[in-house]
Amino acid sequence: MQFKIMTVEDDRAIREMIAENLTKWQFEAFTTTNFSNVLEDFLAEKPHLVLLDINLPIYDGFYWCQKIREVSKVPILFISSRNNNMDMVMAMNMGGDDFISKPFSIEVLIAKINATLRRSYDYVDLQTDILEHQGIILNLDSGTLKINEQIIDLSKNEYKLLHILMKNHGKIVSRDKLLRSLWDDERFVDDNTLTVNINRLRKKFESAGVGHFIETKIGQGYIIP
Amino acid sequence: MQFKIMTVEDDRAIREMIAENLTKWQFEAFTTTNFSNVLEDFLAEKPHLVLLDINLPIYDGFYWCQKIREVSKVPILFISSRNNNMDMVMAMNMGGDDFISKPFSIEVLIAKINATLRRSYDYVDLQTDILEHQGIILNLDSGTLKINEQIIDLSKNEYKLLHILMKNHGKIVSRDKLLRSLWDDERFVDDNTLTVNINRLRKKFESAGVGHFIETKIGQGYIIP
DNA sequence: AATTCAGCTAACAATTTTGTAAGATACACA
DNA sequence: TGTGTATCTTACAAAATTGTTAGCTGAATT
Repeated sequence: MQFKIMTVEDDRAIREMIAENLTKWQFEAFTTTNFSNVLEDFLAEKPHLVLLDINLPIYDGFYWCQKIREVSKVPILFISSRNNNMDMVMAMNMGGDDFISKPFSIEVLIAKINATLRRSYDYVDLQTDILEHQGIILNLDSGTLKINEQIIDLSKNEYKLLHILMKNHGKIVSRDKLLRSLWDDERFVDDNTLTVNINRLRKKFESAGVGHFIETKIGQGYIIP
Repeated sequence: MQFKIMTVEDDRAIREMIAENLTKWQFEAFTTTNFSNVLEDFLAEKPHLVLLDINLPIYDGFYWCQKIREVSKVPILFISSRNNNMDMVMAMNMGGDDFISKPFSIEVLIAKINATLRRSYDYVDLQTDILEHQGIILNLDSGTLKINEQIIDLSKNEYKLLHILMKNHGKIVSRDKLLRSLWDDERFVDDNTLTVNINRLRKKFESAGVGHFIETKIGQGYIIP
């Protein structure tokens, strides 16, 4: 099931960041900047969930929450600029379903959205799980890789390696950790087997036109910067 | 990273339910029922996160939160029996990191725990992603299956099939949907190929001593009830 | 600059995975 | 109950994955 999410947020940078990430996570995202009549856009688009900033020009988020509640039980997730406890209580009393304070990480936002959707709709066909970094999308459902619209099939070893490295992007992952993650302690594999598997993974990236995704840190391990 | 979580909750059923689920989600769980000295157990175990019920015998959750705060900055997630806004504000003022009201879904609890851990510890090595149903655990990271402590390796097709069926447990998934999920439209595969792959998956369950996990609904598809 | 060692690459064989064919069952409906 | 169709099972060959070996490359250290 494809959920449609409406974002009401006046800070353009945040608005665009949210929309971009929602799309990335396979939601249908749309934003409104018609702050004098949010309800109009809501009724026109009928989203499955509303992300509502509290600080808005003209009327505030609480006002629009009330307006929406008059016509719909759609789940509403409030976004607050400051970590204000009164806001949080207010938001909940208003009929808000959850509350997130800026600054927030996209992972937390997505987790909250998924949790709220799961609670509000009886849906079992969960969102596609993905891991994204620099335009490279790892699909956890199918174990495939998407690089500028090309779908690349990964073997199980390749998938496991990339999964670990992408989860830890920005940090060096030691060869030892990778070895222990892919092969049980009991099972003895040659140290070079890891190198070969990294090599195979890199070749797939190269064949898709991506040069240096996985970097070697000699003596330390590998990193996706 | 393996996080240790301490649960302080007087309702035995809830306490055990939480502990069981924490373990399932790869946390190290321990509970205390020493309500006259929660701090003692806290100091002995040094957990990474505390789940603290507000209504407790002898002293309440707020008291223990203060006691813990005197010695530690460990993240504390409050559990409230009633959806009481004052409790929520109080909890936050006390130095609580998050707040969840009963009844809560395990998914939400886990999401909140993960979000809090992510905020509190600079860890990028996220929790293992799993899908669980009736004691059968599908590890999304490694593409393996865990059936009463046995680890069973799945091939890529077997993993994809099981993943879809487990995501949709309780619902019938049509053969057509499975076919389209596993094989691109362009790629023509025999209709029986799906049957064979289901058969192979079932054999792995049987070899682990599980009889009827995937049921056939003739003319409709397959279902994990 | 020479040396050393960590990591890279290519080639090979063993193993596993995969799709298909062919015949066997079992269910649904007349 | 009989018939047709959907699903199951087994066996087989093709294809992909995997671990190892052996030799190569390139960075770090002296």
